[in-house]
Amino acid sequence: MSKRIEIAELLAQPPIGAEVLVKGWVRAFRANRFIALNDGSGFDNLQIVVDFEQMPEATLKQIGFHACLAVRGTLVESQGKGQSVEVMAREVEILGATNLEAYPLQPKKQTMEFLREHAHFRMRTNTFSTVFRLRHAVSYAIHQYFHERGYYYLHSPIITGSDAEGAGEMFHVTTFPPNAAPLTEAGEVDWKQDFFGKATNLTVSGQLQGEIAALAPGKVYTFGPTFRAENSNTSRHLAEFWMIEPEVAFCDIHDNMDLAEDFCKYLIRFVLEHYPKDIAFLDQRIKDSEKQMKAEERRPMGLLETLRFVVENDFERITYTEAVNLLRSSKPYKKGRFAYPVEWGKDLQAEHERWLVEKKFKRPVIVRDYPASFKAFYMRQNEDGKTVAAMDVLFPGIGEVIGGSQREERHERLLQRVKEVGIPEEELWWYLELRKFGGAPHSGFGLGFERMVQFITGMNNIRDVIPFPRTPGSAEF
RNA sequence: GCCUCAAUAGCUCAGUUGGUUAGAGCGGCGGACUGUUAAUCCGUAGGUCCAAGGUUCAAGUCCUUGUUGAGGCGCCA
Repeated sequence: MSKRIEIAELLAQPPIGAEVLVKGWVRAFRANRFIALNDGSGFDNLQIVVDFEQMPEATLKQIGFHACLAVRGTLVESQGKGQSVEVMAREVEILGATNLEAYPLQPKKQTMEFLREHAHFRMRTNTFSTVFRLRHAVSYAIHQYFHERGYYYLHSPIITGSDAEGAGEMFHVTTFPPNAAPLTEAGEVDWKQDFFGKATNLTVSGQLQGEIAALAPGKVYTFGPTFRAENSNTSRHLAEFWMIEPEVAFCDIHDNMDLAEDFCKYLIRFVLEHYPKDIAFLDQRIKDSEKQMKAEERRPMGLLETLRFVVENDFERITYTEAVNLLRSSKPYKKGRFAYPVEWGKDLQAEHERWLVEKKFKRPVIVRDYPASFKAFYMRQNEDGKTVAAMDVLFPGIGEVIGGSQREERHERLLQRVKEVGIPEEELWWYLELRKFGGAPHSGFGLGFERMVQFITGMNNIRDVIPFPRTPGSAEF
């Protein structure tokens, strides 16, 4: 009886009557007698019952909120409601006491903003331990989904030499001292003398390298960190986030949409099947927080209901042109309620996407065939000469979760677009060569990992679904 | 980058048209009670009212600038 048993294992098959050793942190200490202990192994706490009359006074005093304990005792059926078993403690050892006068966390509801400023403690709360358990679950499900379907996990580089990816502002990577970079005769920074012999950045996307692999292993996906130096201040953007980017040969835009929809549903179904307690907890948490809100401010559906709905119903699929026509005949358009114009050739704004998803179709929507003018150079030109085979998956509440396209596999067409956009050809020499030597039609997309976790957990702010958020002006922890 | 709002006890907040000594709940601490589930009851300590400057007889309250945070927009995933 000297080996510790994890609480999740103990609760799964309770060894009634046995002597057990458990270790964990105090989530609550009630009536000087009942400890709710959690060791991180699962959602449920284990109730420890101490006989305070037998317990040394000094030990009893130290059983405070979030103190770390080792408990030896007998597992018995619980006399009280709310839990089936409990441990009658024979011996409690304080592994790590907490000075409650100085400890910032309290056993009560605290704001997300406050907890964000104490990110080294926030995983100890029910909400964050649940969110991070689900974050793990979704990661695992992503690898499982692709592995089961014969995809290979491609490790695309974090440091890239190309700044032609076009996905946004980049963070520079250099070993030059900030104020002492060597200069060329023309007075510009001489990147040839830098570590890599050229200017380098943190990646904004693994897509271009993904395309290399799509033309050999054939079906690949990346899943790694991505960096954007955009000054984006919203609840849906991070400067450092994780992205999943499948890239598939012999796959057109329709196959790509099928993959995106099936993939999203798989991830949600996985969580619903394997983590029902966590989802139920978050569902209840949202309902509680909305109790004092006006009816129109509440979510139209609860979290659990929303997730089930997405899994059970087809995503709506429309073209950009159809979307524009629908928007122009919508009530808010006719009443002049949109702040931005709806015109063929202009990008859809968040308010337009929201109307399509939340008002018109009330489900995820995939919009495809956007005008080439505001889409990336690598997207495949459609036969109409105006649009490209791009697609965005829009989710209620958070908007764009996926952006993808069929890639332009025709060398001449791609080269023409590269020139139009003004990217130096030499930067993309290898990318262009893929089209000259054994090219193939192929497609792919990028899924924002944190946005998917945000959707699945119902968390309002993306900073609360990543352990250590990096946003403009903020890189603590 | 733009717009709006906010900042008062450890936390969440109240603080009237500018007016005497700054308020509550929770948490902490002390005590009581003991099968609790946000335990309960009694007592108690705890404040540079974000910062700097200004207006005024008088500023938590009004003005300016800054800082930090939140929400919205843009960029995107």
